[in-house]
Amino acid sequence: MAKIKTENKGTKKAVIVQHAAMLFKSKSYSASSMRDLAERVGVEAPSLYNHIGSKSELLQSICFSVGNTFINQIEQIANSEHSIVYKLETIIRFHISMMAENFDEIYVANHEWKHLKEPYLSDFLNIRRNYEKRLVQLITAGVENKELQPINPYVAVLTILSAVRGLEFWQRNKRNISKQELENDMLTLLLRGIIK
Amino acid sequence: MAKIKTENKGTKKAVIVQHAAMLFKSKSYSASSMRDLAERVGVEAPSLYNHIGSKSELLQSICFSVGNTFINQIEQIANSEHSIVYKLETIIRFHISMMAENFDEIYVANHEWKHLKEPYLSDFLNIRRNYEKRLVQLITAGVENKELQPINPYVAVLTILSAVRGLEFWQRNKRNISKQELENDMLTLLLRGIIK
DNA sequence: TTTAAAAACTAATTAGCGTTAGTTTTGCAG
DNA sequence: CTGCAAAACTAACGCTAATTAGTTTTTAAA
Repeated sequence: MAKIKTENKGTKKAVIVQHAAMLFKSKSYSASSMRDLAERVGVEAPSLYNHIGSKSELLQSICFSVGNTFINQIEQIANSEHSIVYKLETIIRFHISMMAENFDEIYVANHEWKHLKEPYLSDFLNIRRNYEKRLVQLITAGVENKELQPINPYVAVLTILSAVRGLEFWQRNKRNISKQELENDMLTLLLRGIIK
Repeated sequence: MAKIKTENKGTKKAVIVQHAAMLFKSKSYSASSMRDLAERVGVEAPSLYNHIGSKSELLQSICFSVGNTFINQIEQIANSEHSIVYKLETIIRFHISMMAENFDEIYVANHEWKHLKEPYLSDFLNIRRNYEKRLVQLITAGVENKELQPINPYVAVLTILSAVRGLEFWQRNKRNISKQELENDMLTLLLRGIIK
């Protein structure tokens, strides 16, 4: 069968990981077989092992790539000099952009991390907790300086993160709503509420 | 091994379904084996088949039980005579209560419906679409009569449904936040926004 | 054109899966 | 107590999984 086609500068492992993300998204990690993946890549299953170590290594690559991207972004914005509301808005916009441009990997990181093996499972959960903690700090600061309403910061974080995760649904209806409209409406809803 | 213990009035199938919901939640449907389930129920795997038809029938029971519960509730509230805001508030409170009291089944219905087989998969998706449609109608009516801000109703529905789904996280931190506080904060956030 | 590494292939191993068949045990109605 | 249906058991079947071993083909530099 044909060789694995690599894009410019991309390693063959990267090609496999990208296909794995699509596959795991559509069938879930456990229900996806290496034979499924091989077929998508255009190769026999054992050939994959010339480029990767194991099935679970694929999941690790996906989850940590996503996790690190978000951690880097929030560190950068948290250390900047802006109002809390502006920072929140920037973070929400970043989530929306990532959802639009790296949907498969984000979906898998959000839904399939459970199947990571130790110690990767614990590492991943630490990254998540860390991210949530930074968001809580941000909102706590906003409540204290009266930029934000006096609500429980943990509830606010949970609600915002869940709302942006819900953009999964949007992916299926991309044609109906533009990214611009979506960003504006979601920011209105989360920041200013639905009641006039 | 011992017989399956049934609570008052519960069938043995119901006991198995409840254990299946807990198992599927913690390990996902595909990664759960009938031997895992049997162990939790306290019986050998083949004995389960005296009470159920198949593994996928368990998933069907869980998904449709949850789906029908929500459809019934929204029909009831939609046909009542209240303001749109009151109806929305009632629906959100219902989601929070369900999340508190039937967490395992809701989690499985939300995350594992993909593994339903046809025609159940299509039936389930129809129920979901129907529910979303009714919510969109409600919000559209609210925008028209000026109770709500002029945002895209589909985005609002998507955001609200995602936010209540995010209560999964709350389940792990029940001790930190009371249901009462959670309800109030989440309603504030979704209906009135985070900005003071 | 030779050669050696990279990367494909086929074949096979080991393990676990859902489920069925056939048999034994349990518990209640008579 | 007896008998019969319900529900448990053990054993096994047919599949499919991830992965390994061993071999051949491809690629590209010398």
